[in-house]
Amino acid sequence: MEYNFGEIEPRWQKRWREDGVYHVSNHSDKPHYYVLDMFPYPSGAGLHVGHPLGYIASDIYARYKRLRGYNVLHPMGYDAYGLPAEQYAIQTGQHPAVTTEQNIARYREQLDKIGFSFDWDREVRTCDPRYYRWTQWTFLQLFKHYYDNTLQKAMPIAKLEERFAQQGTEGLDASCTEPMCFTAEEWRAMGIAQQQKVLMNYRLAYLADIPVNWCAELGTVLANDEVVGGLSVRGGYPVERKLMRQWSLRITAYAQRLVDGLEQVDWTDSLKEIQRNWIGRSEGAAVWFPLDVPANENVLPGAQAYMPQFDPQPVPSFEIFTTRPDTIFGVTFMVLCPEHELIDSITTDEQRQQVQDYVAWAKNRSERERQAEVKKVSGVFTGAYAVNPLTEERIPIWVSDYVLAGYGTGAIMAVPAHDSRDFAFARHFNLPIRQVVAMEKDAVSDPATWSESMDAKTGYSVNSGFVSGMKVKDAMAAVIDKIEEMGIGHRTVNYRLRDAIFSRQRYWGEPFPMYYKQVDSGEQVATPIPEECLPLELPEVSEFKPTATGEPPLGHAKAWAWDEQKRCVVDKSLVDNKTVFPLELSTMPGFAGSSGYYLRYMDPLNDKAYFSPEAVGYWQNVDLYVGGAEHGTGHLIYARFWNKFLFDMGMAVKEEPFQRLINQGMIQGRSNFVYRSKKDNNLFISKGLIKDMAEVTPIHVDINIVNNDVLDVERFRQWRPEYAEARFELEDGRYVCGWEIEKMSKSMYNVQNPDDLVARYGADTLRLYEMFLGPVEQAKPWDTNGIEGVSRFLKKFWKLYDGGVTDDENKEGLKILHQTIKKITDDIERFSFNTSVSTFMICTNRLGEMKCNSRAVLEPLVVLMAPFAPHIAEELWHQMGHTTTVCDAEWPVYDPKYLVEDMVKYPVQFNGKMRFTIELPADATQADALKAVSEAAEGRKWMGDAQPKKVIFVPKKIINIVL
RNA sequence: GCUCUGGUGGUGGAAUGGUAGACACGAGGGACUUAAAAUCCCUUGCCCGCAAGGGCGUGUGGGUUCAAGUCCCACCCGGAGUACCA
Repeated sequence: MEYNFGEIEPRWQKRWREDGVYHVSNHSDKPHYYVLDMFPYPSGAGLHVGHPLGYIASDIYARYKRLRGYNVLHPMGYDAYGLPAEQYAIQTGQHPAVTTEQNIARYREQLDKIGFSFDWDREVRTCDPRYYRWTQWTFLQLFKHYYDNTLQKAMPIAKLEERFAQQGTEGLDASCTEPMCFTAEEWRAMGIAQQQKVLMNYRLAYLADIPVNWCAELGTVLANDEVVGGLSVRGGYPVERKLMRQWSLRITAYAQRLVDGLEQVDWTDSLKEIQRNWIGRSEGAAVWFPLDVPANENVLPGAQAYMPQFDPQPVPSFEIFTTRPDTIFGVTFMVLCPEHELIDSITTDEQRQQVQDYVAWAKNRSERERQAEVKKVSGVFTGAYAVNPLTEERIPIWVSDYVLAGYGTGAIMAVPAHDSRDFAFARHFNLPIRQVVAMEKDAVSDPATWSESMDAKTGYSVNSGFVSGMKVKDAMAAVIDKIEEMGIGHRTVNYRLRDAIFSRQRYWGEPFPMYYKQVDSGEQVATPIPEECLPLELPEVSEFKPTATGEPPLGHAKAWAWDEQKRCVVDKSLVDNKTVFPLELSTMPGFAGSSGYYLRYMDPLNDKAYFSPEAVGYWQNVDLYVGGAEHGTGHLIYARFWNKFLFDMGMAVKEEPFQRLINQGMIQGRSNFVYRSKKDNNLFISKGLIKDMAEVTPIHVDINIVNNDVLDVERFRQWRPEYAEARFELEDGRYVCGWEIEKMSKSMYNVQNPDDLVARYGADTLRLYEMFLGPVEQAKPWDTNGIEGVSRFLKKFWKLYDGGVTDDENKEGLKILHQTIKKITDDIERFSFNTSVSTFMICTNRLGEMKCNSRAVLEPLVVLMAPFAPHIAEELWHQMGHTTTVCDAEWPVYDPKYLVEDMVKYPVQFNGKMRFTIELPADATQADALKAVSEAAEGRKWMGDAQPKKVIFVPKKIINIVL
């Protein structure tokens, strides 16, 4: 019988679905294992061959774990909220829910054809109210909690209120936006609105004014990459930097735990490194520099905020952050960021105009421009001076935008000799440069002769008072100790990580379950709707664009106000600010829904809770997560934060959500080209015949009409009617195309759709081929040139079973089988699926050669194949007389008795060769080695008549024998 | 700039420090066939040689080792992340 995948595959897919073969229960005596894929955004283009790569790998692993006796959770769903559907809606008026539904249906159809073992009963969609109810719920919990740095834990905001009422901010160490200081009496004296404002400063989800790129013409906030030269990329409208009220998540509160948690997870070093860099922890010191102002002038706006709390002496000063406290003797100037609030009060009258001009200029510069002109040095002197607390020198204070407002305190001590940016600034403005670190204690030179600064944290301190001669590391510690002793600073840690802006002026996202309640003072207070009223469903709107007044699209919704008494959404016209209030108009960003979806899969139908304690108690966390590394600084940070918060709440049972993580590499496109002669527009020259590339124009050609780089000329004529009459200069009767690796995209005609390949070769071939392409983690171009080989292999594999199986003994076959079991098992654990496929090919060829049809060999082999090629395995399993599914078979166990035993220490290489090592005494000779080999050979029946082909003898008691 | 990755035939890629190039594609030759497709067999890193055989080979240069694609040092090239983060 022929191997007819077209008949076998749909038949088994149907059976599996009808019998619920992949349904997973939360109750089992078996050990649990959770294999998760990053769920896709269902785009209009459908799946291309890059998407299933990771899904196939994880499916193999999930099936393997199941065969090894685990209860495996392997779910799938859709990240269904997102921009493309909304943009499509703006253009066509088609509701995003409709497009999303269609795209999901298409994705599902494509996924089903590949034969995955997903439990579709657990599907989640982020746009489903039954799901986003819990996204909103989590947001409310974030709103209702603050982060206690002493306990290193999120705590209910009610505890904070209690504390304020009893002792004010006394002894409080909590994450906040602005440091605050007040007494219990002051707290009690505040009005409701004022108290809420204070609490907002501590909440983990908070509303704050944040600078954004605002484009009035487009009526929306733009990301930095959507703005060039102060104009919007689309339309070229002016963009301004504007402070806007935005919801943010205080993810920075978790910065240290996000760093620490990386120690506990089994991720690649490179991904951990990406996260560490993103969080950007740096240790250093905060130091207060006093201002050099007349003694009586101690009231300076801006300066007060920087007074050391523990220093009663009323000297106006400001705080800087440095990672190099050891270089404090080399400070020759100070720099404030243009946004610094001290600038106004310290600038001298002579400098005032210049400073104001500079600040205004810097303010109007877009983030983009600023980043593009990093090399250009700019700045201005304020006329004011600070005092170096250790040397008591007067130091000029400058303003420059190379100091960023968002990092540290927005002020630095500049040490031009040992910081390249300070160095460039000093050179540009002719400021002094003083060496305070040298590679050797006496290696001091004139910095005027330097071409660059010495930034390395190695060597010795020089010209540095009491730390001179110390190693840099010791000097750092000594300076910090001194500063702490003097009460003018302390050790501290800074992070590069910023809080996550959580508002989007978009329609197609989760609505915030918040309304704006007017209090007696007339101020609006952000107020959560009651938890039991969730979900707050996304309202219908007349238009998906922003409103004429610049409100987000939800401004078009009629029914979008909250009635406190009826506890429901009512028409906007009923807003009276007494019992009916306006609802929030922004929606949540894409990462909101994807931050906790893995937990919902554990208990997807629960309508009482996000997930039950029993479900999470059973599954714990994700054992294996497969997805792209491009999410390293986005989703994977947010999800870890989300999980840690739920852990603090006592809901998640593991602090880290994803124990092991595999990054599948991107599949790039492989474009094909034809070459048109520049002299003759109707002449195409085969690649090998081109003498000079300058004579031809390469033109993209659809990869679907090219086979192994050979062009199907007839189909080309049909595809491009304008070339119907074109002539082709052929080599060996064929037109050979050129190729190049590019992004997979429609415009380059290099998109490969998996359905076409499934129709042509079958799902099992596609699965094996995607694995055979190369290591899962590696980025690689898609290329169908080798798929024939895999297809041929499956036909041969089928043929092994074609005559039926017998109960014959086959010692040689068992040997091959057990080699295969060992290799495949090792490969799967290492996620090395490309070598697994090779192993199957070798095994099949060898069993085919010996015409092995022994059941004892062929039956376990089918089980080995089941994770990789489930359809053909299932079919053969049943043909061998089984009535249960191969998914519930038992993974065969490697038995070394069929290979090498006792004194012989393997590895055995499975290439039709064997190599093993025999240990000999240290003083053994070549003759001893040969003797040992023949003894070993004699004692081994499994060696048969084989004689060693080559014996490599080396001193030190080891010989290698090659058979 | 910094961090992380990788560099092996015509191609994709194999090699717990132990025969480098498994397996597959492509290419060349052959069998079967009226013919083609399909299938099967042989050859295929480079150089010298009719051959047996010999020499050279994992980006470059050093080193450790009986033995290095693999470990160490320096450099060159590609890919990714990040970027006035003090």
